Amino acid sequence: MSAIADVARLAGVAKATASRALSGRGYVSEATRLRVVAAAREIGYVASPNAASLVTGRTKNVGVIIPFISRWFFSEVLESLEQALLAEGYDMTLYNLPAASAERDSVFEYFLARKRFDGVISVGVALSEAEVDRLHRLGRPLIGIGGPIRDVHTIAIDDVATARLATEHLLGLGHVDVVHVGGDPIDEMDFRVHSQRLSGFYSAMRDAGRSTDRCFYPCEFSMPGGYEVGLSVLGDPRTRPTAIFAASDEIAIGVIVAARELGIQVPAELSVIGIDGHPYADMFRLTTLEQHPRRQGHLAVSALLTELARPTDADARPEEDGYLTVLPTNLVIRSSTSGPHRPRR
Amino acid sequence: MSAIADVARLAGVAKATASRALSGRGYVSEATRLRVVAAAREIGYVASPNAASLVTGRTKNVGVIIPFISRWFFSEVLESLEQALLAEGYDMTLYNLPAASAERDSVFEYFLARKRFDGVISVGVALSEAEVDRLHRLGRPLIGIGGPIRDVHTIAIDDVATARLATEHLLGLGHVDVVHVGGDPIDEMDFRVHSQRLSGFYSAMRDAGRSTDRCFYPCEFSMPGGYEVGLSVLGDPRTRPTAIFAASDEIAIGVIVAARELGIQVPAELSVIGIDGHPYADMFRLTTLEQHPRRQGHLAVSALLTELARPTDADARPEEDGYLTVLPTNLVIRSSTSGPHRPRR
DNA sequence: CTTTCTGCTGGAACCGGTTCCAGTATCGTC
DNA sequence: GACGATACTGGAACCGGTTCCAGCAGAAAG
Repeated sequence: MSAIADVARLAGVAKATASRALSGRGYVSEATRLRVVAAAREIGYVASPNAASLVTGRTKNVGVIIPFISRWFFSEVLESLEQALLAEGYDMTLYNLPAASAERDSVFEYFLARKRFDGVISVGVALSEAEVDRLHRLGRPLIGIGGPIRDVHTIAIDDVATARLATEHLLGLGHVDVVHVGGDPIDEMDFRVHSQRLSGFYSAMRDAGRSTDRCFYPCEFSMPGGYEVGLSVLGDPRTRPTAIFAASDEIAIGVIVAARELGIQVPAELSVIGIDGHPYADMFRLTTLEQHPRRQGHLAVSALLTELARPTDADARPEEDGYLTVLPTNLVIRSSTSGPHRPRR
Repeated sequence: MSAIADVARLAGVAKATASRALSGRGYVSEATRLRVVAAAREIGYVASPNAASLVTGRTKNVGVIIPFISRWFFSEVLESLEQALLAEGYDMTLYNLPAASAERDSVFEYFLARKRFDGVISVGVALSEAEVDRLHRLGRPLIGIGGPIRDVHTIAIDDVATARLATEHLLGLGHVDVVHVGGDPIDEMDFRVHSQRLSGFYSAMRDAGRSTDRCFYPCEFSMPGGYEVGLSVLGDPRTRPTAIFAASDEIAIGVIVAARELGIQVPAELSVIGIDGHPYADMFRLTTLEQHPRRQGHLAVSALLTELARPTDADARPEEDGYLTVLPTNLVIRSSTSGPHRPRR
């Protein structure tokens, strides 16, 4: 284990000088700098980050808390976060936050309390008031992705508006019996995603003068979830809707698979639209509103770096503005949507 | 920032005593222990892990290197690793290792060299000889998942045997024209997964006396990949096989979707089998060989903990045995496979 | 020729814990 | 009553860096 003292000895300088030479802070003559660097290379010296962060207080590490890893949106965000942080010399500690449980508490009380990071990025976690307080008390910059957190700069899409857009696309094609299949607001998995997409749907329907009775079917937020509900919603030809707005592409694809199994032509007999921009969308020719998780990840990292560069906490934040960065979604029309072909009563 | 010195002062003891009381190592009377704990709680003391690991050398952190995050197998493993580590009081630093590139080198030279972890788990990474050396030189325990690494305890399934089993299932049903759709061994993504599953297939075919000409179709290792190849392999009725062994469930599902679009009945006209135990398998009624990524993750963690508990590195390892833990896969028969119903020439 | 500034270097303190070692009190044993 | 073992406590060294401060050149300014 070579320490900086060894490097200093080999280079014939003091520890202080060696430290300055290697970190690049403070005065060091070019000649000695080269000597120190050479010595360091010779013995394969790598600075101990523990010792450094003990005195500087910065760890070059970012904590990420996230409720799921294996779902598309989350794994995409995670990958982009990791890339962006790596490029900036930060490594990433991952905290997979389960629903309310002893493990969840331990993340807050034990792991996060250790403060082994310079900042935290919270991805789509539904935080309780107490949890938000705890995060703030850590005294570290905090950035959110996927839904607003009190007093935290958050990167997100506008779920209400996006759901509204999706619904309006179907209504604009002339559909009357439009149905929404999505996550149940009761067991809100992360943010207000379920309820917000639902409310965007409802408001678009109301604005178009449509009834909102019996047109929401909750399902598990996955492809099998959409499939299952799809089978039951589409099973009865008499009550079958002509268009379905699914809260996610995976749900939408589940619905399409169900429709195909039931012999229902998409889009001739049924239009389906989703939200996400999932890589499978193309293969199922799914019309969707693309959000861009990787872009959200990159933005979150640069927002965090900005906060980290801010000289002191006491420094007034720039006018509370820019606190919610809303990213646009874009409509990609494929052939899962068209006007209703069946005559309606 | 409350330090242990503050706790000691408040409890009226020395730093040393406070440390012993809180860590539970060494003699402390019950009375003072309680006093110290109370004092610590009062001022909300949390030990600085940096300071602790500076002197003890252990970080209570485990590094995980992984080539993908968003693919099913990897995200499942990751989730299980995180859970298991958390339960043991370890947090997890994630290094998403891209294919050979400057970023990849930086992970080894910069991030891993910092040694901010007690051990490393490598998940399905194809490591070069030089990289394996570098990992060993870190002087930290190393566990592999998904493929053998030189001198490293690895948890894996037997890809050759599993592929053989899948193929034999199809052959056993009486299929003659059996085809394998899988990853291209040329751009091996992680371990020898592609080539091993291919060779298991070939050997089963040869053992059954079947020709192995023109019966392997490489594709991207994903559902769209399987779909695309499925369309082309199944497109021509004259050359269409009666059974397909797909290297993964996602590929298999892609093939099934392609078959359905082409109006080919599964399993009446085409049997399909996959490998994985993907959550979508049920909904597509896919026969598959289940591997259990979560179990692999848990085993890797306990193997790592065992290594960490080993007193010294100099200590002889237990006879090199148990160095490869091979996990069984189990056949789950659903209705994507059956005997060939079409008369054969 | 002094004074001041700038560039550079080394000694020492410090970050916040852990652990070694010495010292004391209590207890059981011969 | 002497002795050793056992339970407990505090002082001090230490882990491996960073940073403050003082000191000392040599150059520029007065």
